[in-house]
Amino acid sequence: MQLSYRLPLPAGFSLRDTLNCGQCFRWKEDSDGVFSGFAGSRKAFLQQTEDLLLLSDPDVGFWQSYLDLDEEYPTWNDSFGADETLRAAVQFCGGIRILRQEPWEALVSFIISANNNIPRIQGIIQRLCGYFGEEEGFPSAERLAGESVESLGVLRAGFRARYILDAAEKVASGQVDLGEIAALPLPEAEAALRQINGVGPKVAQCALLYGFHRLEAFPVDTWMKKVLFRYYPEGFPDWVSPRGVAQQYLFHYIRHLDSQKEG
DNA sequence: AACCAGGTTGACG
DNA sequence: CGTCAACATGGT
Repeated sequence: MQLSYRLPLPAGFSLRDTLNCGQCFRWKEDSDGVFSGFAGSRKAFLQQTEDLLLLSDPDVGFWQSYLDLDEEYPTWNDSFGADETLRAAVQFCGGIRILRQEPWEALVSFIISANNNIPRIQGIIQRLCGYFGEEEGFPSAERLAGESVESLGVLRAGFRARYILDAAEKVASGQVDLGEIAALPLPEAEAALRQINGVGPKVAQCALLYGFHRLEAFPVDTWMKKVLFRYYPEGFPDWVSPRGVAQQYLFHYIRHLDSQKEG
């Protein structure tokens, strides 16, 4: 593995927080701070040194987009500062960027996330790619649509196996058209995704935020419920935008606070 | 041994 | 409309 290529990074960006904040499940960090993993079916090694990204893949343009380096996070982060809790979250992890993951991969990943924990989600996805993907890439809907609940048993995904299969069948058949969903207003996009068994409001919002880069999508999971109950009893402020980015900061922040045992 | 994990479903009031 | 157990699996 050689990190022969480089990409200049905007101030404040954090590769570690971006890849470890729970929005993706296929990156692993070794003891030297080198991340190895996949974006879709593209494998790479990444490492951040100050304001530079070192990478093993010559297609730096792809990674510039994947890591969302061209968006206006510094401006957004400043605006978030008007809220006390968000200001603390930005201070803690304002270097996170919302990855431009593939819609299908994000959809399946968050179907798997339901009532599950992150280490096990990672394991199931690893097996999914290892058993059914080409070169360990993420398997297509068409590929998975040819499987059965029984043959998906190797994933040890539990009750989610039939959800994965249902998603594969509906996407492969075109009943759920991911390309079409990308252009729909948020509520209609959510409704379209929820035709799939195992896709409720939270999973749909995750797919839209992480897979379709819809930065106004706002997934509310157990952690975000905690945040909303504790810091926003009057409701989450309407002026916050993009809400999905704020959500990601708050999610990572509250998990950190919880791991500190106090707060 | 219970309880929990980036929820969703179907049943029941 | 709201509540609630069940759902597979693996880790405390």
